Amino acid sequence: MNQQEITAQLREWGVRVTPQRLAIAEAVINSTDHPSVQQIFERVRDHFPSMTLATIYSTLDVLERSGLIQELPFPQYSRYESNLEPHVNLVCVKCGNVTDATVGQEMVARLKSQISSESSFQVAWQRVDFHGWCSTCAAARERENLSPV
Amino acid sequence: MNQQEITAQLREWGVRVTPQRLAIAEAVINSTDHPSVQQIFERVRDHFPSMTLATIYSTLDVLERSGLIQELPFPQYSRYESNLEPHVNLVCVKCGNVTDATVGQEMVARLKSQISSESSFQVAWQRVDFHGWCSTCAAARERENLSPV
DNA sequence: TTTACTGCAAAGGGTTTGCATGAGG
DNA sequence: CCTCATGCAAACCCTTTGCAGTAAA
Repeated sequence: MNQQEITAQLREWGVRVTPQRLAIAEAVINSTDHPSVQQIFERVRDHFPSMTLATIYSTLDVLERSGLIQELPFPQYSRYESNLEPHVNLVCVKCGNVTDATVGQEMVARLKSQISSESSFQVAWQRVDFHGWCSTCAAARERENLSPV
Repeated sequence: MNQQEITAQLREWGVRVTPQRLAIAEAVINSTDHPSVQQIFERVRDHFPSMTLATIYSTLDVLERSGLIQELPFPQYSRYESNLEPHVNLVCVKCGNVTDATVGQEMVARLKSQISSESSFQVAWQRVDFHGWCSTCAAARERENLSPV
């Protein structure tokens, strides 16, 4: 998603398009690592040294209500998601990294259809997280088990 | 799950079994509404008037590490889940109620199998939330749309 | 008896709010 | 030009921590 599309989406919701908002939106939308508020802050600070966290929070709120991103609450702080299509997030319990799974999209979409058709709940959006060990941390754990200290 | 099973599970993890812990565990496990810390506090306070939130937080931490419950972070505060089997949570964006869906368990289980077999991620547990309007709030919204103020 | 838990109070830290200045439309 | 957004600081509130007394095993 480029600046023009983001601008159009924001205008549609009647909110002003500022350079700060565009920078924050791009930082989230053009990322795949589900960044936290702090991470977004650090990535935008280069271009806007005077920006504060209050602007980040305010803008993320606008972006969510404009349908561009979704907040993903985690125990310590929230992360932000730009992939609103049905998919699976893989959350590593060791390193904390969050990635989109490359498989499972179709089944999540079918699950969404099932909930919509077989229950009286009107689905708007979904969050599917699988928690466990990413390949890197799983390999490290394997080594520790083979050669304990 | 009754007190004896909870006691056995806690002993297995080498933690002491106190009346407070049993009461908190039962308040979460024998509930279906995914209670918050405050709600658990209110439900246990009748039997333990001197209990403080610190004990609730400490005990929920123990229960989670003992594999009895799971924390579900939400934007304002966490809720707690006792159904660790693959299933779908329905989160109402209007009233905030969280319920377990009566359908979709099998598909979540199949999704879990797919992730385990077709990716290098080692799944430990999952959280599947569908956000939208529960039947009550959907009906209310329908009425508002038909007869706007 | 030993060790860990409870209860109380204070601190911590991510998030929100109020307000004056400044910029978008 | 009017309204809304930004930036700064302070407040908020959920959660965590430290410690003395107390109960589990």
